[in-house]
Amino acid sequence: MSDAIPIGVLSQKTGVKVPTIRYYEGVGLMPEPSRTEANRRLYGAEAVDRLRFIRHARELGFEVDAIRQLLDLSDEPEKSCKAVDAIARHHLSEIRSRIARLRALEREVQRMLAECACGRISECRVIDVLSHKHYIHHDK
Amino acid sequence: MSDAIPIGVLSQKTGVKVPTIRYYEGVGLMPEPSRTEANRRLYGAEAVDRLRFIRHARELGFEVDAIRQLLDLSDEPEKSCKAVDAIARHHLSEIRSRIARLRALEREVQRMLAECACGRISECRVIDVLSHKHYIHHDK
DNA sequence: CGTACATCCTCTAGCGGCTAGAGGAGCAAG
DNA sequence: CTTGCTCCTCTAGCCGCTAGAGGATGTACG
Repeated sequence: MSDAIPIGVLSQKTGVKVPTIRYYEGVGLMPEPSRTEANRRLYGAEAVDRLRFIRHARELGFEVDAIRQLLDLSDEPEKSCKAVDAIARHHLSEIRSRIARLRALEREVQRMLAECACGRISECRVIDVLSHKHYIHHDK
Repeated sequence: MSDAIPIGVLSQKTGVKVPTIRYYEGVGLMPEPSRTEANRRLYGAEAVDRLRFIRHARELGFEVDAIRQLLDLSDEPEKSCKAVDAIARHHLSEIRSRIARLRALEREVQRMLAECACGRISECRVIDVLSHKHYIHHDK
């Protein structure tokens, strides 16, 4: 097994920056790798897979804590994947509520802008709305 | 002018928590107020207006830096409100790109979930996608 | 063999926008 | 006078990194 690679190569193979890899190690997403005599990290092929998994999950917006759980679950292939499903479903509903919130903001900012005739600041609807905010929508 | 109020009352009137008011002072959104002999902050009516303005803008998702600019602009009522408009428009496009990004995530997570037959983890599509991620959409 | 430059190491601090808590002073009511 | 509230300042923590200091090691070339 001469597949031992240093952190820089792992970084290139996975698209995860070197300090980020070390950060993941610090927060327990990546296990502590073996070291050379000169104290440099040496990774094997499993590290590449694991780190790619982490990157994909991060790209999909999963939090570090959720990823930890997903990684733990993926180490038990015989178990039911209900727990995995639950994590993903929870994440999906988080995404949806963030979208809903942003859409409410979008509507309000858009309305504010639409009403502004763009004359002087003293007549500006944007400033006016921010000053007085007659209508307030609170989602949830 | 016996309208001088302490920070707790200002907090109640505006719905902004006391530490947050002090934070806003620290980052220059709120000016340093006068003090009592015992070194306690004393606010006037302008502070209430200004803090409400800040709260409304924060509720609409404006960043502290943008709010600083909006506040500066609102102090010059004779000027054109084009700059105000530009800030709001920029913010709107930020909101929209965040929505777009989240919707892309929503679609991917949703698809992942839809494909999972929810059997064993070894066959789980969620874990599989995260491990291999065949399809990658990068929106800008 | 030296020397330049890349890569690695650890450690600390910063981003935004707060929030929480320590540890203390002051003030109003019973 | 003591209880309990508000207020003060200061520091540290949240998330998920990112940047930089300051140093050791590795590699390539003359």
